[in-house]
Amino acid sequence: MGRPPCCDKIGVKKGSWTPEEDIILVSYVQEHGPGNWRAVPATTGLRRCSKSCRLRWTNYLRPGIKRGSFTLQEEKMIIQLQALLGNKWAAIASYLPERTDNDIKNYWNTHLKKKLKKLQSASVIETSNNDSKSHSISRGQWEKRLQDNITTAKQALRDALSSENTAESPSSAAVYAYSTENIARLLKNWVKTEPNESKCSSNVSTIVNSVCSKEEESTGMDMNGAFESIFGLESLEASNSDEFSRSASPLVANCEIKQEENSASLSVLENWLLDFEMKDYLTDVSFDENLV
DNA sequence: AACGAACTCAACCGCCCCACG
DNA sequence: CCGTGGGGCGGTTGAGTTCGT
Repeated sequence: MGRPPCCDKIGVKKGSWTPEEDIILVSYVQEHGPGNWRAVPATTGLRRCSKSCRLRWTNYLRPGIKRGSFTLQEEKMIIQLQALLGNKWAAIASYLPERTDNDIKNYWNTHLKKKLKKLQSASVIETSNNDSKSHSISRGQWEKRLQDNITTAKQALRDALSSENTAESPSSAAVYAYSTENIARLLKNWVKTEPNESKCSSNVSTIVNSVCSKEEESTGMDMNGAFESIFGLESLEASNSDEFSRSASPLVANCEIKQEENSASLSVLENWLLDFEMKDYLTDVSFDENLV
């Protein structure tokens, strides 16, 4: 019964990948390109399942993967896309080209679910305080707007991707360079884990922490309160999204300093996501069975 | 310092989709 | 049209790490 396993389980190695295996895999992809994963173990001698090879490449070795903390802007995009698409992590990841579906899925499960639960409980309190004015637009109006926004976003994504393809289609050498960077990072960690090693997330963390602590100083909020304020819960009170964008923009701008150039071409889409009033999702759509 | 709890995230599992013969 | 196989995806696991007591 059922399908046979994708590869012969006997002799197939499992568990963490070693740098040597990574190098072999990257060399294979450099030579043959990604795809035909079934041929990888046979060709390279890697004692790994073809699926494992594909996963290792797409989630870790593939060029252009950004690691480290998610920015607030990325968090917002994930939350809004999750509300829009559900747990379609691959689809969500397509809007965040530097992040893998696995990363997004993990981040959602470990961070955002909890944060949204907090937001949810806060919004319930808020709603009970202002129950008569909680829904500013009707569902029909909201759906129409949603449809328009999806169309706009799709067009923006098409434009962004087509310009990337024409302007920046990387040569295989460039692809390999990206991958060797990944491996170099791996090797560095593998040979010796340096104390006080600077991590790529440190800048973002510093910014978030400083903003949160400033918020805390000025308002007397705790960290969660500060986060919720930055994150947009205040938009529950503020009547337009511009106010939210203003409150978040200095942080977002700082977080984006080191982002790669191609992210600029996605700005239209990102703006759409930022402009999309989260309030409506929070109250109308997102807090239901998806979050529990 | 030691220990257990909680958290993180890379990797695996199994189902589904789709191209192809 | 149907069966098969490869690739893709979402859910889950578990080893390693961090945190709290």
